[in-house]
Amino acid sequence: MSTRPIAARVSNADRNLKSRTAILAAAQQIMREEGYAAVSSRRIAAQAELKSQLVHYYFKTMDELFLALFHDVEEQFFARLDRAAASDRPLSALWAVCRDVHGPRLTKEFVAMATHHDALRGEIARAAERTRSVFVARIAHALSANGVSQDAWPPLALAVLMDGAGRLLIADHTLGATAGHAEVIAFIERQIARLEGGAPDERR
Amino acid sequence: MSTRPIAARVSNADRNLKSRTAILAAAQQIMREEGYAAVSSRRIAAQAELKSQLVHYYFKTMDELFLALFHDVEEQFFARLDRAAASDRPLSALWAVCRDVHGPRLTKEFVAMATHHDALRGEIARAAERTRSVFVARIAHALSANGVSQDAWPPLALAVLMDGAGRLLIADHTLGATAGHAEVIAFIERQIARLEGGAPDERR
DNA sequence: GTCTATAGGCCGATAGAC
DNA sequence: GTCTATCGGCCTATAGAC
Repeated sequence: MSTRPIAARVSNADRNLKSRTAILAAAQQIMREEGYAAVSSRRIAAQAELKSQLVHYYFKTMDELFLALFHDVEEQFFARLDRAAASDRPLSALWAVCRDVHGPRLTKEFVAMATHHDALRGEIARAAERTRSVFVARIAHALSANGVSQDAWPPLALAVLMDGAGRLLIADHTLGATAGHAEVIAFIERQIARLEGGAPDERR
Repeated sequence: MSTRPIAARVSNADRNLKSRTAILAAAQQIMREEGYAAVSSRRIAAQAELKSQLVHYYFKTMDELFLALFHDVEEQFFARLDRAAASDRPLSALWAVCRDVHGPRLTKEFVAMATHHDALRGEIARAAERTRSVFVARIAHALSANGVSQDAWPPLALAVLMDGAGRLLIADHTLGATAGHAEVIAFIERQIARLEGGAPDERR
């Protein structure tokens, strides 16, 4: 028998994390497949095979649940982003993150929610700025390593172009419109290769 | 008194277009301010100061209403886009359309809906492709007028970069994050000026 | 074309037993 | 921590009077 004080063992670790995790996983799946409007305590319960009241036990309000879900997703995303930024070819790796179809589908829902959901808006803005700064740092580094003028090619602008293009391609893909994608991807990857592939030639 | 056959005057023009218009206008405003999930027949009725049942008179189902609203918005958008494409400096004008804060807020909601709303998805995909083709045509024209290689700078890729950047800037703006925007905008407008404004001195 | 009335459903959230 | 029971609210949609 443990000699630790009961309070320490019980505080909030007494919670059945399996249920909490199942609730968040179910919420994420519903949001991904049917949009944020479809996420309700009852739908979550059905998905996770538990009672809807349990959702309210773990999350006092639905707003609280959405915030918790966002933090969950955010954490995974930044772990991935930081891994990409630390790779041998950070621009290629970051571009791969941009192009991944799974992340942004949720992001899109959260951004749509943010318009009219104050608490979420602040969190998302913070995450967006942090993401941007990771891109800017790696792009700036790649540019200076290749002797490219940052006045002519501001890293911030390139970061926005890269991220924006990625999101747009994914939005198209979701809609079922993939015409011309290969051409666009080839163009962007050609620019990245110039910076990372080792050929330090001037652009344009 | 008109001599036209009654049927022609009555067919479906007998409808009180004022109510129909008011319903769509109210729906648009709610969608803009509170997201698609907030658009209900009752909320529309309250906003437009009429009875919720009237909404069902004009639109048999809510899906039908959303489709009608999309077509409405789409029509206005393309009128504007075509006007921009026909202007003296089409790239500048198209970029202004990209940067406009009002259009995309609705677009974002529709795109979010599209994920799980089949009928809407097809319509939005069609509109997205049409938009893209307008951009590509003007960019290709500007490039060839300036003797820029379309192999090195594929119009399709530039269209995606331009549109994507515009949407991302607006998304940021909605979130309240505008840091660095001026720099990004300056960069993009510098590229456009090279193609349209001519060199520093040349002003066509 | 607009109204009243109403059916039938899913929602968030709470109270209280165990 | 999980359950049963339940309240009050907003939703889509229809029927039928005028």
